[in-house]
Formats: sequence, structure tokens, C-alpha cells
Amino acid sequence: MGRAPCCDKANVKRGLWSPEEDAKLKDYIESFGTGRNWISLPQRAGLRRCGKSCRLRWLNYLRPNIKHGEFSDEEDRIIFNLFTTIGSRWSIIAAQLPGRTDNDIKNYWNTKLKKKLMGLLPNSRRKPQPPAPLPPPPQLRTTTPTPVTSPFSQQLLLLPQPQSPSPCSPPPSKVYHHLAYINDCSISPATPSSFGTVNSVQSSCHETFTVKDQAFLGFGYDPRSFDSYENQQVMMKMKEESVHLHQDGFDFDQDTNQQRWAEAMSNEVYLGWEYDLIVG
DNA sequence: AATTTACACAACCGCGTCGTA
DNA sequence: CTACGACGCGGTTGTGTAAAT
Repeated sequence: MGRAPCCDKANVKRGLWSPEEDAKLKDYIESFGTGRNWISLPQRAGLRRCGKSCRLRWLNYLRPNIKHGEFSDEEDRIIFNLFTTIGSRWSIIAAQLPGRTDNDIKNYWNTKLKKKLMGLLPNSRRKPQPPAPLPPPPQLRTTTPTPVTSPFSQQLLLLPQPQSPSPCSPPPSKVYHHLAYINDCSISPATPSSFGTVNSVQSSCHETFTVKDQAFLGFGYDPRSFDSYENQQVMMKMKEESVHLHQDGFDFDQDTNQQRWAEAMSNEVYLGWEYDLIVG
């Protein structure tokens, strides 16, 4: 037995909203408010719509101060920073961008920003060429680690800290892909050769949390949600980043790292690190 | 000019969470 | 404490339109 439907689908209108329906909904809410009950609102407002549909229409389109149109560079930066920090929690991201809705940001990310940031935004509307063969795993060398500046982490450090979980409580397993929760934590063991085989996170209050097997600390992306082509592009991009970081003086255990890369590729899970935050 | 393809974004769906009786 | 209904969220689908063929 499935979940009971929220409304009688046979008797509600679906699809795009007409200007008349918009006017009805807007007039009603501006006059009487939502009454804290979206389910009964369409009936009260004289609309043949599902309450959920009314809520969405109001929140995403009709309510005052909604900002439409192009996103600014500053908004791009904020979205990117937050996405790399907390992942696809669009409502939280939207809360940082007055006038923007979670739906708007989600659409923007999925259709434009993700590609723009990966350098994939096509010049035309032509179908992209099939991905080039992936390069072989980077040949890694052993050097003395020195502080590394990542172009991403410089900005991440400016972000407001998330409300929860607190730095001193174990984050839920799903957030291990995201960096905000280790902002003031250090990676343990943090010896150079252990990069890529991180198995625990130590907080600033010296509590050590175990990272689940197969969970990786990364830039915040969860490429499993990308399609195959983009996933490859993302991983290639990040691979380049890690090579760059390596060349800047970070050390990796060559065998382990190559093995992990192969694993990451086959599982479509990206393995990566965020040095500044780990150190900080 | 007609058709196809790709894109943008609006809207829907289902599930988890929260508030309340 | 539990059950239930409503809300909110994130993923997915649908639709209109512009660009390419």
C-alpha cells in the first residue's frame, strides 16, 4: 500500500500556471495569508490546484522580492563555495542569496554553473564530443610537503560556518564528502604518505571520528550524481588539481594513490583532498 | 520552411522531518 | 510515547523555445 496522495489528482489542474491563476493565488495570499495550511488553501482561494503546487508557485515565482534573471559573478562564487562545502542543500544555499529560490539555484547549477566551472560550457548548442580517453594515473613523487594554496579553499575559508553539526560532534556519514564539517579539524594520520588513505578525522577538540570505509574526503562534489560524461570530466579536472597540488610540494604514497585513483574511477567516486582546510 | 536537437526552467513527486493532538 | 497530517526539500520530469540541420 502506497502513501496516500496529498490531493485528488483527478480533480486538480496540473502543468503551467495561467496568469489568471497566478493573480488569484497572489491576491488571496496577500489578503489572507497562507493560513499555515497549504492543503486547504487552493479551495479557499478558489483554485483547482494541489496545495503543494500552490506553495511551490508562491515560493518560487509569486512571492515578493523574487529575483529573476542572470546570476552575478558574486552569486556564482557563493553558490560554488557553498556547494563545495555543504553539497546540494539548495535551501541553505538559497538562504544566502536574497531573492533567489532553491529551485532557481538548483536549475542554475545543473544547467549552467556546473559546466561553467568545469570549463565545459559549450559555445554552441551542439552535442558535446565524446570524452577523450582518460590520462594514466599521475606519476607521483616523494617530496617534503609544504603549505599549498588551492584556488577553491581560499574562498572556502571566507564562508560562514554551518550551524550544524557542531565541530565537536561526529558528522553524519553522508557529509564526509563535504569540507565544512572538518574546517577546524585535522586529518589523522596526517603524515604525507597517508594522504589518500585517510581513515579518521580529528576535530579541534581532539575527538577522532572514524571515516567509513570507502568514504573519501574530497572537494565536496559527489560525482556519483553526475552523468557519466560529466563525471569523467569532473574527475579529470580534480585529478589535474591534485597533480598540481602535488607539484606544489604535497606528497602522496604512489602505489596507494594510484590504486585509489583506479578505484575512484571504477566506482565513479572522486577521491580528493582539501589541504588548506585540513591544515587550518 | 520543416524538422530535430539541446537547453532553460517550471512543475511534479516522493520521502523525511516536524508539530500537534 | 505514538500516530497522523502538513510541510519542506531535493531529485526528476515535462514543456516551451531557440538554434542547428
